[in-house]
Amino acid sequence: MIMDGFTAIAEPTRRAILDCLRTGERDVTTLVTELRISQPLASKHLRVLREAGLVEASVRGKRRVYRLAKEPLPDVLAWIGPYARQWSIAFDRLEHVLESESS
Amino acid sequence: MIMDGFTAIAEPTRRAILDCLRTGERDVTTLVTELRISQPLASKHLRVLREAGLVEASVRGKRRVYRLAKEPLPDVLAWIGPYARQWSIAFDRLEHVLESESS
DNA sequence: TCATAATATGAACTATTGGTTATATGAATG
DNA sequence: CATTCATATAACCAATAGTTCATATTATGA
Repeated sequence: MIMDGFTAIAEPTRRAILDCLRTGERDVTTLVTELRISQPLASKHLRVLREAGLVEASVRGKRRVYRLAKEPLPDVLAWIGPYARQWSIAFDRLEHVLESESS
Repeated sequence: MIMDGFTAIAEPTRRAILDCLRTGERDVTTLVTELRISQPLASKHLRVLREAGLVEASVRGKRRVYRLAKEPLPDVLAWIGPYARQWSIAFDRLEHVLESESS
């Protein structure tokens, strides 16, 4: 299986899982009820996200608690940078401003 | 077919096409030779990118010249923003700096 | 207008993916 | 221990995606 970040976030349900986890960690059952998906489907998507390094899990009792990885999506962010005109503009402006400040 | 931005950039060859077009417009034949793919495959991927709004084409003689759309990937950029920690940090800093400057 | 160059499209094939149901695993609890 | 709860996995199916080869389309130039 083993998917890259791009393929991992191409699936709407997986994006929904990530968005959900962005507000805090969740166990599988919580995700299942919040996203209204079947439990096996959740487990499958979570496995993909885990293998792609986007989420991490820890075993807490019989629950498995998932959370976002600290630096998720490095490949996607690196690739998409040049296409984020607004963002690169913000970067450039920031650099300029900080430069002229320090002088 | 009609794919969204996420699915469009999930395919490595399509990302390669976009990266290629980032340095300037190209006709199909040029893309074919630069990326070493078959011509029908190029046309198919270009169609996907066109329908997803990532590239535009203009007919120039018997050539079809493709270029990046002006604001490509709005959906992806919007979704990924909150995950781009470094970038949001840059944004925040920029806001602060500009604020304290104007006062 | 005929031949050719550039691109798009269609048909067919294969691989992969997202989804289901059923079952296995493994911890907690009575 | 036996049961139940939480999660993962297996087997399978339908839909879709990527690829190739062959053919259609369209514009150009002789």
